[in-house]
Amino acid sequence: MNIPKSSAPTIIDVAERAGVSRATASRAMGGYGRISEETAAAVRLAAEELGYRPNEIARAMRAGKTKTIGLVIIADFTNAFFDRATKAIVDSAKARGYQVLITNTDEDIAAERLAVEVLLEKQVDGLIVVPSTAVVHDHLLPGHLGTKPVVLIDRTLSGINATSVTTDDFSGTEEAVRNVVALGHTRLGFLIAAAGITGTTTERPAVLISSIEERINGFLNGAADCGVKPKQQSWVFTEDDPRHSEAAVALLLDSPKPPTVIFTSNNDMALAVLKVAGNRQLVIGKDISLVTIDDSQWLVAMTPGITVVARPVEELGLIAVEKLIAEMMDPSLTKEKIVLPTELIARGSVANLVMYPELDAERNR
Amino acid sequence: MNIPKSSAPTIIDVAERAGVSRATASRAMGGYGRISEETAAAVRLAAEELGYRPNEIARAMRAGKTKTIGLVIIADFTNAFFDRATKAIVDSAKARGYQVLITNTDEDIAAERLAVEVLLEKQVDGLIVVPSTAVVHDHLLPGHLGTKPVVLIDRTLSGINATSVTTDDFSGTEEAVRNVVALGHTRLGFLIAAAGITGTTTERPAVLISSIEERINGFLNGAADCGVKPKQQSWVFTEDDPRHSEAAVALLLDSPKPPTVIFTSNNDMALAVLKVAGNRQLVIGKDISLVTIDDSQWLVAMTPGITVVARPVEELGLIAVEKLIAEMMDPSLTKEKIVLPTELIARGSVANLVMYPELDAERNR
DNA sequence: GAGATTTGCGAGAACGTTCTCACAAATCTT
DNA sequence: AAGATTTGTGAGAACGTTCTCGCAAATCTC
Repeated sequence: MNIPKSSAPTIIDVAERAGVSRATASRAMGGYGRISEETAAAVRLAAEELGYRPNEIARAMRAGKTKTIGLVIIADFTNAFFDRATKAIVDSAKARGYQVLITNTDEDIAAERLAVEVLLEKQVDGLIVVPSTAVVHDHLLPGHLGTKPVVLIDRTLSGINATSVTTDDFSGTEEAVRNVVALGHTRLGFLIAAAGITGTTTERPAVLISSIEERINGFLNGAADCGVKPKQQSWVFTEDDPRHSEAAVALLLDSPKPPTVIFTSNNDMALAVLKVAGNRQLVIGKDISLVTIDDSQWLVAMTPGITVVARPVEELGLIAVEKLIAEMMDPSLTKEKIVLPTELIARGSVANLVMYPELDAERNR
Repeated sequence: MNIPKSSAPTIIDVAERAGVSRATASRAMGGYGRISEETAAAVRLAAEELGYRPNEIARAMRAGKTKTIGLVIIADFTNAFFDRATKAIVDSAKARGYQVLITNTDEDIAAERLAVEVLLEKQVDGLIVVPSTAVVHDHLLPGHLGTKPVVLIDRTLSGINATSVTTDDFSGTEEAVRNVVALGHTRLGFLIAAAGITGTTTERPAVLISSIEERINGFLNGAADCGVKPKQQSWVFTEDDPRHSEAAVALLLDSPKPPTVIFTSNNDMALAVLKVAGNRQLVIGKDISLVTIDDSQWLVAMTPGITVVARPVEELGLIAVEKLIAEMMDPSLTKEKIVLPTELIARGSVANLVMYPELDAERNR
């Protein structure tokens, strides 16, 4: 009887060693049903001695639940959203007894499709998705997902009745515009990374993911409110890639009436501004001002610190997990569109042209 | 017969619809065994019509393999390693047909223990671990892991016969020291984040994780080689936390003979140097020089760019996945200690004191 | 054209759980 | 002390696969 088993001990091995049936051993380990404390102790001892580890796959099979959440996310270039969101989701899920299966789509819809499929085959109990596309695709629709709930984060999709957790980028951007105008800026640039674009263009693409749409609308609304004319605005849309985004920055800076402040739609773009400014010996917060979105430690450590529309990414991840689990428990729950507030954190990257009007070289001509 | 099934269709439903047995349906879907092309087509059609999706949990149960890798990682503050490694591992695993279950330990050994346990219960086929501890713990030993292989990344552990993939931080740091000394620096500071320390101290802790150990030894070796006396070196060990690390930077800068260059053991520390320097109006690359480890887009976008010992994190993740899968296939494979080369990327954050000796205020007194 | 081989398919077991049910023994009723 | 209840236990099914057999029909051999 002391032939060492080659494979991991099962509940049957535990039962045999404790001299009870499979059912009793299971009851002892699971702590349910009627069982005497005496036998329960004996079973626990046997399990301990054997180094028994319950097989969650078998459990999942029986229960029809895996206690696993699938995460479909975009690992972007600077990872400003990816890393914080991933960590928040993993930690929140763990706190609720769930594990996270993670897949990266690199903003590719085919990869996203496949990822959803694989995750579903792996029987995840629910999905958290950063949709990489602006228009609805069937792979996220109930018909395809069966009974598995999905929570969208960072971006919404119209035409789908799913819970989403996003941030109020409209108000965030609007507030940033107001703030900048109050500091005396009159010529505003906006550098936008958009999927599906090749190279660089000043034409607004037909479809944009919802969060970018919000930022643009917030910008427009804020500008209109503050009396900034379209002529005083310069727009560039670019592929999210260092070469093109740096070219886009050059485009903004080399225009006849260059903006005094550049808004960037993500931190890849902010990076491009920083690089080009550095190359041209332009000092941030003096020669050129910068406002970006999504805070990070780097943005505060720079000199000057970069003014930013901060989004509560950790909270967003936490809420996504909570809502998803709630929907797993009760599929009849009404789907919500949750929008979290952003916060403008003013640092030194926006020049005060009211106090130092001489910084606006253009206006002084 | 057209009562819509409430739960997802199984292979049995497919078999019924195609009018064949379970076994035949399975053969058709799996593409193995003897089966006529005719029936195979009929089964595929039935599966298609039903929207059949194979249940990987059931498959895993039967096969004893889940095609899943468990990742136990540390989501650090700046995430300089976490995000790149995670992405690389997830992508590499996907390319090989594996999914990744991810857990975060926050550098806590108890959390790591639990994470390993949970992952093992979920029947992952193997583990990739960033060990959060410097001394071996039994939870990573074969006795505890059973037949499941583990690959250590970023850090090694002595006393354990496991494959590890790390970087040559010894040579990397040594090279950085040489480079800095060649630029005329004679007083070198080293700011080190170490787990288990409370607050700030100049005493070297008894145990340090291997990568930090390497960096320290590389520094010492380089310094000795270049004739930099211990008196010309200042060391601070600190808790990895903004408050303490900033205090540690102050400690370095306020010493009677402050270093002209600070080496930092990770990017949280580099951040601390940047912040304190900014607050004190000290210009990086002029008033104080900085060399850190692990490249990131931020480090190149800053002005000046930060000189860095770059580690091939993506390659490290890829190799870890490859080696792990190889060991899953063949458990008798000999365990390797793989050490990848680092690369010194010189940017503008180290002042050239040979060309501009006046920048060393101290020496000029 | 009778035996040997190949081909195609189905029955049933197995993976490791948990849970329902049945049933004997122990304890409680009055 | 006889019936009613409670308590503890085990047998067996089920979850959805895959795979090993066995067997009949079809095809090949000479």
